[in-house]
Parts: sequence; structure tokens; C-alpha cells
Amino acid sequence: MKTSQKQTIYDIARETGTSPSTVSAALNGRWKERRISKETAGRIIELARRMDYSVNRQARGLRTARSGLVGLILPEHDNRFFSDLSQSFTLEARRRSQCPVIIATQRDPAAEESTVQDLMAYSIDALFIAGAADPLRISRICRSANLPHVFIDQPCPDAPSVITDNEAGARALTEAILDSMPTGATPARDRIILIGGDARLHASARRIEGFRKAVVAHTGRCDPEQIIACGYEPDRALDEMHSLYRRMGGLPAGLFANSINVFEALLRFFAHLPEAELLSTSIGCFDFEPYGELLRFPVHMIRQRHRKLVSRAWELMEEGTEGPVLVTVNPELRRARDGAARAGGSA
Amino acid sequence: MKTSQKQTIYDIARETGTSPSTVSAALNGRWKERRISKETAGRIIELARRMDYSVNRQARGLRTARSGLVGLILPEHDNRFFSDLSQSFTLEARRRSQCPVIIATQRDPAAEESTVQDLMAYSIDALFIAGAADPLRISRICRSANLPHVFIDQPCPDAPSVITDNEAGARALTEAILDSMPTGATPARDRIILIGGDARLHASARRIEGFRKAVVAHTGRCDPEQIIACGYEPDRALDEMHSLYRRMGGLPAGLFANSINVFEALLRFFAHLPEAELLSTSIGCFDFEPYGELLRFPVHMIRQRHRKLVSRAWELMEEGTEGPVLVTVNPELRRARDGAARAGGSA
DNA sequence: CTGAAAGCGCTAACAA
DNA sequence: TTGTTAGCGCTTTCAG
Repeated sequence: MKTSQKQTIYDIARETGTSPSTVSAALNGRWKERRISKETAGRIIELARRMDYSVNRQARGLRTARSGLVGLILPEHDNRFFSDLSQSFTLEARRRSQCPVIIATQRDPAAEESTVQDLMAYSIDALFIAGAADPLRISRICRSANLPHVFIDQPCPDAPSVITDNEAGARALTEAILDSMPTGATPARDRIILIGGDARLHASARRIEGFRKAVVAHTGRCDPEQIIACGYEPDRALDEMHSLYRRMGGLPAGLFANSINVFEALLRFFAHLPEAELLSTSIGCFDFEPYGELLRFPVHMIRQRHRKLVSRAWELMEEGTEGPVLVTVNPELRRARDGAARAGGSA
Repeated sequence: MKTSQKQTIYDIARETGTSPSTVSAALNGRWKERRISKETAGRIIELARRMDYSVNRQARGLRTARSGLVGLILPEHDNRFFSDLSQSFTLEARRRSQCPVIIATQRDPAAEESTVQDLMAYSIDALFIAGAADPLRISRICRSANLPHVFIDQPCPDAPSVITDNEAGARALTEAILDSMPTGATPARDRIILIGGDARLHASARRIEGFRKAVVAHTGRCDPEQIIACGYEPDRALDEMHSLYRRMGGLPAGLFANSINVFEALLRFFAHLPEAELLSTSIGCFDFEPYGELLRFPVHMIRQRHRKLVSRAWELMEEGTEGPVLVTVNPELRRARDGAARAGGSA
């Protein structure tokens, strides 16, 4: 068995009768400015390829105080939005010949902090943070270590952030629901209801605002009872749905689910209703899951533009932005393909 | 602004009036075997904490030829199973104070190979590979660099692998479907059909085998027409479903979808059927998506045990396994909560 | 019980 | 056009 002792630039230097620094420059493509002859460079590169040499990045990193690693911190992998982010992030990183290091911290502030420290110990070149429990703290740590960082999908009061335009998204979703609301509901049921979310949170607050504006524009008014910001807990939402149904004597003509969890609670509730009843209401969800398009009744959805969020974040990074800059990205409205599903449902 | 020049063990040595090697040992918990006085060690550790020193891992890695990084290569993040793997992998890595580096390579063999090289340049301590396009090639590269590696969810002919027991899973799923198959279907429709998958692939082949065995055990025979291994393409599956429906004059009494893609094709097909008809068939899917439990008709599902797959893989790693060892893990059968959904569907 | 010193593989400043 | 050399921050003999 060939033990294949790891090759270094010294080996290459020896073999080509040159010196380590020449080899280094040649292999980094920096041979032009070092005015190394094309011929020497070629010889070096060729030999390196033949013995398939590859740099020791820890050594290079130690020397240059960089690493080629870029971090992304997120709450969990097991979530459609965050795995979309991971995907986009990976692509953007590789486009720049950086190595993505994506770490999930389970929404645990302590884990977040220690992960940041860990990554810093590896001299990562930049850090992106999505959905941290304690953004301010993280930003403070990064800042004091001079580590460039950008928040994604979450505004940090003192660092560059790129987030979805929740208000615009909510407005668009609300309008889509209103547009496809069935006519002829009893007066009690003839209105649109928003359910879920926490009004104290930035994202929810903007969404509620967008909802309200769209409803007012359409109806002239929006009653407080049309907004049930009961949090993100599915069970809680299910309860609220039950009592709403009782109060109204049926489903409201329009329903705005303020997150995928809430939407799933609705689905559980719907399981106990005859299918025909579902078709007499218009439904929207502020979140995206592909299976929404597979249901037997039409659902409008809002999908965050993960690619754009990520690419904007990289741009902020590369521009060297430091202060509290807030960039917003419009989400995408995925309108239910109306006819098809309703027809299918009743066929 | 405090430029906070990065602190080193030399700084600590100077401050505590000790030497770098002593500091190093103290901070690594190796002070006992170096017989450093508890008092000195304490002083060092305390100071390090106060100035919140953290090692430069590139320096350490350069010296020790290790890094504390462990790689996981997978096809894509945006997939429930793989993001479950990522989640479990992260946890197992952190449990061992290793830093997980998870990279998606889009099922591109070239990307796989260059990613492996990249990771090796960082002196990763181990590599796990899930769903690579060219396992043999990867294993060869790792082997020649002496990099411990284990395959997950995919058998590699010359490296340790841990995979799901597809045959057992298929048998269990088939039995579940048979158990809940409605009685009284017309003779033509009174059978179970497997749809999807590619018989040439290891996984599919095992599943088909399990299906066949269960059917034979139950019915005494299993006709070739009961197995429609038409690949994993949803569109293709949809076509097959259409012609099956025409041939049989309705849905078969039992349906085994050989992957989530195929299952989604079935859902599209079902959208054109009256709900009552769905309730006259028993459905199973060899794959798991939580929304399956939210549908208005019952679906049995097979879920891979991602945690166990990952932990077994780590075990193989830690035991220093090298040869072609194959470990199998039983998947989990998620039986449809029968009564509820059917009741809900017809309420 | 502790310190001195070498060296991991690389890059960059300085010499030639 | 190229080589020499110092040094990044750490761990690990080896010497006391």
C-alpha cells in the first residue's frame, strides 16, 4: 500500500528545481505579477497536476488569517424555507470559491453564541445569520471580532439585514383571497379572517398591517375581530378555528393563515368538514409548501424568494456594508390555479 | 474603537508569567499528565476566560494535521430526507465537539469529486457521503488520502455503508396496505399494485422483492402486472396511473407508491376523482412527508430512521471500519390513523 | 513541575 | 526573473 505521504510545495520546488515561493505564486495564479516566466509557471502547474497536489488550507489560512470558509447559522435544517436558504447559500458560496459551513442551532441562544465562537476559531471570512434568537448579541460578537456579517430574513437593529417585505406580501395575498372569495355567503360569514402570528413580532406586525390595508381598500373597513393573532402554535390555532366556526355558523368566506403551522392546523380542522364546504371558502397561506398545490381545494401561497434574499445578502457583504442597513425583497405570490382544483374537487 | 488584536497563548503566557507550552496544556485539559500544578493551570484558565481567548484552530490543525471538521456530502438540501440527515448529523457532530460541514452537490459527479478534494484540503477528520452519483470514485479518493469515510443510505461496494432495509420496509408497508384494503371491490380491481421505481437500482429491487413476498404470503401469488416499475418521474407515473385506471375500470383496491414523487403524481391524479372513490382504495407510500398525515384519506408511509442511520454511520467511523461492511436499519412504518381520516372524509 | 525550541505548510517581504 | 527567510499560532518532544 502506497502511503502517499502528503505532498507540499517544497516537494514541487525540489522536483522542478525552483523555490517554494515561486511554486506558491505559480499555483495561485499570481505568477504574472511576480513576473515568473510563463514557462516555469507552466512546468510547476503541470507537475502539481500530475502528482495531484492540493494546498493545505490550514497552512494557507494560518498565514493569511483567512480561511475560505463562510458560515451560515440557522435554526434548523428540517424546514422548507431554511433548506431553500441552504441551497441558495451553497450555490452563491461556491460561485465565489468559498466553502459554505451551514450550522443549525435549534433556536437555542447559547448554541448560537457558541457556534459563532467556534466558527470564528476557524477564521471564517464572513457570517450570515438567519433566524437567530438573539441577533443583537450575535452582531455584537461579530463586530468585536471584526467579522463581516449579514442577517437574513430577520432585521438586526445594528447590522446589515435583508428581509422579506412582509407588508407587501400580506397585501398581495389578501387581495388574491378577496378576489377569489365566493359570493353569496351569509352576511355573518361574508368576510375575510386572518389567523395566527404574534403581533409583537416584527414580521407579524407588518403582515397584519398589509392585511388590514388590503381589506380596508376593498371593503372600506377592517374590524379587530377579523384579526386573530393567536401565535404560531398549531394547537392554539385549531382551538381558535373551532370557536370561530361556532361563532360564525360556518367557515368565513376568506381565510388568511399567517404561517405554515397555522395552515396545517386548518387542514386538521378541515378534515372534519365535508369537502363541499371547503370549496365555499377562499384560502391563503403566508408561507409555501409544494403540497399546497396538491390539495383538493385551491390555496394561495406566499413564497419567500430565497435566492434573492441570499444573493442580496452576499452583495451587502461584498460592498463592505457595516451599519444597520435594511434591504427588503418582495415575496412571490403563488396564486392557486383556480379552475382546475375546484373542478377536480367536484368532478 | 478597540481594535482588539487577536490574543494568542503567548499573550497568556506573558501575562501569567508562564510559557506557551504550559498554557497550551492547561487550556487543553492536558495539564494533569503534564503535571502542571493545579494552581498554575487554574490561573491560566481563568485569565483565558477573562480575556475570552479562543484558539486559532487553523494553527492547531496545521500542527496536528487534523481540523475538527467533519464533512457530509449530499445531493441537495431541499429534500425532506436529506435535511433530516443534516439535522441528525449536526447533532451527532456537536456531541463529539466536531464541526459539521454539510455540502450539497446537486447530484453532479464532478461537483462531488471537487467537493471531496476541497474538504480534504481543509484536513477534515472524516467524511460521510449520502446519495452520491459515483460512490466508487469517491471512496477511491478518500482511501488514497487515508480519509475515514462512510456511506449513508447508499451501499458502496468497497467502503462501510449503512442503509435502510428496503425489503423489510416494503414488506411492512405492503402488509399495512393489504390489511386496510376495502373488501367488495370488483374482481378486476381487487388487487394491490406497486407503482414507480427502477428495478435496476438496488433500493427499488429490494423494495419490489419485499412487496412481492408480502403479496405472495397474503394472496398466494403476485402477477408481474402488479408491479409497474416505471421510474421516479412524476409525469411518467401519472401516465401509468391513467392507463391503469382505464384498464381496471377504476382504482385498484391497494396502491403502493414507490417514492414521494410518485405519490405526488397520484395526488394529482386523485384531484380528478370524487372523494368517495379515494376512500375505496388503500394507499401506501415508501417515503415520508408529514403532509401525508393531513390528507383527507388515510395513507400509510415508510419513514427512514435518519437518526439511526447517522448514528450507526458514526459508530462505524469510530470503530475504524474500513472494508465493505453493510449495516442495515429498519425503517419505520407510519400507519394511517385509520378511522379518523375516513370518518373525517365522509363526515 | 515547567520552559525552550522545533516545525506543521504556506505566503509575503525583501534580496538578489 | 527568482530565491531566502521570517513568521502565522499552535503542539510536542526534550531538557531541565
